[in-house]
Amino acid sequence: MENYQGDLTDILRASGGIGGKSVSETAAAVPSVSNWEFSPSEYSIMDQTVASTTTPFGDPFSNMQDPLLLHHLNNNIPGSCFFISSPNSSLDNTSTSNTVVVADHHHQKGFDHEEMMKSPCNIFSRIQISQTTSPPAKLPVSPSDLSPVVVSNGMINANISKDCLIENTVTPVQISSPRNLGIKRRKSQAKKVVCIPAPAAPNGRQSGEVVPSDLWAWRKYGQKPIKGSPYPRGYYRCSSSKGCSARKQVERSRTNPNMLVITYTSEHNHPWPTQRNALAGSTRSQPPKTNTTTSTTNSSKTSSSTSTSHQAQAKEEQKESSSNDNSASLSPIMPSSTSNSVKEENIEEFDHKNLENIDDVDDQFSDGFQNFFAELGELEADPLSLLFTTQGKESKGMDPFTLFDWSSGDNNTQFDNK
DNA sequence: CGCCTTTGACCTGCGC
DNA sequence: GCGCAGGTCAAAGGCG
Repeated sequence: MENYQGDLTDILRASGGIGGKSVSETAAAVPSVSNWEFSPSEYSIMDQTVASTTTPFGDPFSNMQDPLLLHHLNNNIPGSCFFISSPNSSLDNTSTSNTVVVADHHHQKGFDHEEMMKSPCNIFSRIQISQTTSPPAKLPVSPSDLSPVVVSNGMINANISKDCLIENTVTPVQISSPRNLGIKRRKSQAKKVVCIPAPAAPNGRQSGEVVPSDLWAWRKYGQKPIKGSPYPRGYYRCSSSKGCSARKQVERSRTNPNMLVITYTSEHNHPWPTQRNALAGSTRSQPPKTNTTTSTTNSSKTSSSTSTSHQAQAKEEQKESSSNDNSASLSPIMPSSTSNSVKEENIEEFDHKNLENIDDVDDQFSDGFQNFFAELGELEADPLSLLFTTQGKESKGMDPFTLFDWSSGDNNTQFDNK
C-alpha cells in the first residue's frame, strides 16, 4: 500500500530525529525502509482499537501504536499533556459544550511496558476530538483504562490547560481563485489549530519555527510578524502535491514560547506522499549565514526523497538538531484534514486568548521535557524497531518526540542514558 | 534542475 | 473612507 508506505517512510524519517542527512550515516542504525512494507493488515496490528480505516490521506498516526506513550511521557514531564479542545472552547469555563479528550496522564505510576504494549491504545486513540454538539458526556475514565480521558473544558482548564491545546476548527472551505483563497477563508474557513509543546529554540533562538515534522511536505510561502506577538507567523502550503490547497500557519504562542500553534487550513487533496518528493533539493544544511533573528525560518528540512534516506536521517538528524529549525514541519498530533479520529466542527477563528488563558508552560514542563529526552536516550538506538515491534517486549516505545522532528538544541546531550 | 527559504510588495477584510 | 493587520504572491538567491 503506497499510502501506508508513505506514512511509514515519513515516520521513519521523523523517527530519526531532526534534520535530514545522508543515508549512509544511519543506514546501519535503522532498518531499511524497504523492509518496512506493511500491508494494511500488518499495519492495523499496531492499533486494533482504531478500527476505522482512515481515508487514504487520513491520519496515519491513528493507526500507530502509541507513538507518544503519553503516560510515560507524563511521568517525565510534569503537567505534560496533549489535549484537544474543541473550537469554541476557550479554555475558560464559559464554553462547556465541548468535549475534550486528553491523554491519560493518570496512568503514570508503575509504568508497565508490557501492559502498555499490549494496550491497543495509542496517542491518537487517546487524543481525540469528540463531537461538541453535546455536553461532555463522559468524564474521566478510569486511570487503569488506557482509553482516552474525556474531560470537560472545566477540567482542562483546571488541570491541564497549561500545556497544550489542540483546537480543531473546521468549516466549509471556500476556495475560489488562489488570490481570494486566503482572504475568503479568513473568517470562516476550515481550520485545525494544534498547539504543541515546542522545545526551546536552539542556540538561543527565541522564536522561529522549531516545528516538528509531519508527514506532509510543506513549503513556506510567507512569514509575517503578528501584531501583539513577538514571534512571526510562518505560512506554509502543502508541496506534496500540486494543487493541494492544504496550508498551515506556524507560530509560537505569544504568551508561551514553549508552545507552537499550528493552524491547518484546507485539506489535502491527495494521498499521503509515498515519498517526500517535494523535498527534493530541500535538504539544507545550516545556512552559511548564521541567522539568529527571531523571524528566521531555517531550511533544515530533510531532503531525502528516497526511502533509504528516511532512515538515514535518524542519527544525523539528532546530531544536527541543535542547529536546525524545522519550520515547515508538523505536528505530533497530525491533524490530518481527513482524520477520522478528529471530529470537526465549526468554530470561529482560533482565539489566541485561549492560549493566554492556558498560561505559560511552566518551568516544570521544560524541565520535565528535558528529563523526558534524557530518558528517551536509551530508545534512540533503533526507533524503528521500537515503533514497529508490535507486542514486542523489546519495544520500549518509540521516542514520541522523534516523530516531531524536534530541532531542540543539542539533543544528544540531553539523551544521556541514565 | 527542482525545490527550498526569504522577504518586500500587494491585496483584501475588518474596525473605526 | 481610511488605516491597520493578516494573508498571499513572486522575485531573488541557495542548496543538493
